[in-house]
Amino acid sequence: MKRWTTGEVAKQRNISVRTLRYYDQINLLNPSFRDDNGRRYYSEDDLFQLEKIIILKSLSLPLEDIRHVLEKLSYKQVLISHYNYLQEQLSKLQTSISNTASLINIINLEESLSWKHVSELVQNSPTSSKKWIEYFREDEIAFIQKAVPNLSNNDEKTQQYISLLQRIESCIKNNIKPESEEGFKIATQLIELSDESFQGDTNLMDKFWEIRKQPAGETGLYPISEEVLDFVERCIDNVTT
Amino acid sequence: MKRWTTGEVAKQRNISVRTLRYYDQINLLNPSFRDDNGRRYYSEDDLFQLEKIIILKSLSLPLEDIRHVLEKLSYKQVLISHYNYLQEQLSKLQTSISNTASLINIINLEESLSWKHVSELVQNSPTSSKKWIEYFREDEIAFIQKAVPNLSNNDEKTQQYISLLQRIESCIKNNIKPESEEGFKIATQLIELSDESFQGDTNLMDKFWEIRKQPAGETGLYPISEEVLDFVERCIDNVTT
DNA sequence: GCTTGCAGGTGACGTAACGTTATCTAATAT
DNA sequence: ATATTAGATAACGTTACGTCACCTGCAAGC
Repeated sequence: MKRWTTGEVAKQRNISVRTLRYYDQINLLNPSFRDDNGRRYYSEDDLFQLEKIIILKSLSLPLEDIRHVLEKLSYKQVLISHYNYLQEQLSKLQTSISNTASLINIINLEESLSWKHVSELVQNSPTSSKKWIEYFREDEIAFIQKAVPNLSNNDEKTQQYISLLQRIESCIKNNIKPESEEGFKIATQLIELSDESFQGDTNLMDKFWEIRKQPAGETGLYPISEEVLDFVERCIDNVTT
Repeated sequence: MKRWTTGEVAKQRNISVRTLRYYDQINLLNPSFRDDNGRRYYSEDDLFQLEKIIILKSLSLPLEDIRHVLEKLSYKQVLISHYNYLQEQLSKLQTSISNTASLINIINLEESLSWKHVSELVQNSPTSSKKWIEYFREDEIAFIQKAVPNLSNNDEKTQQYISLLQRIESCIKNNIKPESEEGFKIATQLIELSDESFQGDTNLMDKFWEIRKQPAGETGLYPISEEVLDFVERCIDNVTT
């Protein structure tokens, strides 16, 4: 009967020698043989057991629960409650991801963290209750949530909106007019993006932009300054007329 | 200037007193005042700092990184690499969830863990390479992956398929024929389910069932025994003719 | 005056699953 | 004879607190 040392098993199953020794220590997997020098030797059965452990680890199951499953101690219950636990983790993680994306996008827009804006936008905070929702019908809300970028996303469109906002801010800072060359470019790109987002539904688009112009406190949306909104309006007017 | 004790802050911000003491200990948030007895008193500024910490915690950001962000030490880089880290966690978690669902469904089908089936189905294992994919066109694959239940899901349809399989096994065990009352019920439910899954595309449905009949080793799908497949065919024949 | 209770405090240990030293030993290769 | 390799043990470090055990100061009730 063939036997394998720790190093061999580790290489073969792509885990560390330390891990094998640890599993021995907590009696999750004791090698069948030990020689006089204390060296561990794993049998074929041991390897099979290890494979089960590795499969169960791929469920992110804690070692203690793995032991229960292997010993067939109410393993169905263990797995079901583990499944529920994982679902909880998933929703936490999704919140973390969207909050992180929001923060990164805000930083891109502000160059330094404005905690007022952050706490308004991060879900966690009590002030963020997505008030803009009140202005739309249910089907419109579903559409906007899917199609229109939002700071908690990290997709291409969101990044394009952010870059346009940055360019506008830069124009304002450097006193470049909305009627200039750059203003023209910004307007055309903005129109294109907006068209893509709303997929041609100009009614909805107009409605959204109207609401966008209201004070941020009323809508719960990321605050865009008067100046920027003004710039947008003027450069778009300039292109469409 | 109002000051708050640990207990008051803890209640107000819904964290534990221990947490506040810990943040003091690691110098993440030191209260501005300490009285002669060592009691901590938090100022308004301290509370604001705490709010920032709580927001950053909602990103699942480690405390050490929170410190960096608060001290403005390359916070943008920190957040971006954290975002990438979270995305990795997300994909791991999703694997764990689908593997866990597979295991639970297999247990429901087998009453005791058959490690052969498990290791065939859990992604991690090298044998599972989704060979059934080879039999279909790309659009068909996309459709099947969305609409047709798969052991790594936990939706209603999957559960219904599993319960039907269990009923069939029970019929076979108890020598109940496919032409019986129960066989008739099973067949009608199976047809209904199948119709829902394939949304009326009977061509694709037939193709899928043909492939389902092949040995599991060829397809990489969960193995359904000859007996069960035979039962299915006979009871459906009985209903449709 | 004494007890009781409460709200605060300081250690110190426990957690999960190993990674990472540091140090030792036995066997093999040069 | 010596250098390298592969094995072993022991012990600390990691994260963000929870959970004791034990101590203090202060107010209320007896």
